[in-house]
Amino acid sequence: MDCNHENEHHLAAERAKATMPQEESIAQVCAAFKAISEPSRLKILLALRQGEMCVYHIVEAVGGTQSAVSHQLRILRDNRMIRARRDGQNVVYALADGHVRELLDTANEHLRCPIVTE
Amino acid sequence: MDCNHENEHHLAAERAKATMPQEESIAQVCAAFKAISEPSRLKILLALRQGEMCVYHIVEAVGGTQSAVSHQLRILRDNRMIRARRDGQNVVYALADGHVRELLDTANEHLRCPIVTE
DNA sequence: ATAATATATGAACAGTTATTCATATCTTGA
DNA sequence: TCAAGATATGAATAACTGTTCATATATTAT
Repeated sequence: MDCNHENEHHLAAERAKATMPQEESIAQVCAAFKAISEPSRLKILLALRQGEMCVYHIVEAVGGTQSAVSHQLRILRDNRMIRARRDGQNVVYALADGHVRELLDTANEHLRCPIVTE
Repeated sequence: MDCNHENEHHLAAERAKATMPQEESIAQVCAAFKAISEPSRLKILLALRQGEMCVYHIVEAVGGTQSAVSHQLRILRDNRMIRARRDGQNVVYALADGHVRELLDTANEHLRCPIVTE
C-alpha cells in the first residue's frame, strides 16, 4: 500500500469509512433496489405506473403466468413498493407512493440515456 | 376477468402494453439497478463517492477480502458504473459519471427516508 | 532477471431466487 | 351450499450470484 496518491486516497478512504451507513441501512436500500432490478418485477412496476390494475390485467400487460406474476407481486408488496386492495373478486394493485414513482422515473431516465454511455 | 373496473383497468393495461419498453432496454436498466442492489457493491460505490481510490483503499473502506472486492469491481466496471485507470502499481477507480452519482443520491435519499414508510 | 507489491481471475462451493405445477383460499352468483 | 372465477401459496427445480482459495498478471525497485 503506497500509491503516490497515498494522501488523497487515504483521506477519501477515511471519509468513506466515516460516512459509510450502517449495515442495516445498506441492506434496506439494497432490498429496495433489488426489487426493481429484476425484469419481471420492473415490468410490473412500469405497468402500474399507468394506473392501478387487478392481477388479470397485470398479467395481460407484462406477460408470463398468473402464478409467476403473483409471486412477484408478493415480493413487491413485502418491499412496500406496491399496495393491494381487495375489490370483490379482484385484488387491485397500485404503486405504493411517490417514492416508488421517483425510483421509476430514475429508471426511465436510464432507459433513454443508459449508463452504458460510450 | 370481469372486475367492475373493467374499463379503467383495461385502458391502463393497454397503455402499459403500449408503453412497455423493449426486453433489451428493460434488461439494461435492471442490470444497472442490480449493480447497486448488493451490499458489497453499494458500499464500494458509496466509498468512491468520496473520491477516487486505489483497490487497497477501497478494501480498507468497505471491508472484506481483496479478492471479493476485486470481483465486485469487475462487475461494476462491466456495468460501466465505475472506470479504472492504472497508475503505476495501482489501479485507481472512480465513479463513471454524473449518472451514477445521481443514482447514488437517490439511494441516499432512501437511506434517510426508506420505502418502508409505515 | 528477480523479488516484492498490487491487482485480477478461474474454479468450486454455498446461498439465493425466479419459475413451474399443483393446489388452496377467497369471493360472488345461482 | 355449491360451482366458478380470481388470486395466493407451498414445494421442487434450475439458474444465478457472491465469496473463498489458489494462482496468475502486471509493475516497480534492486
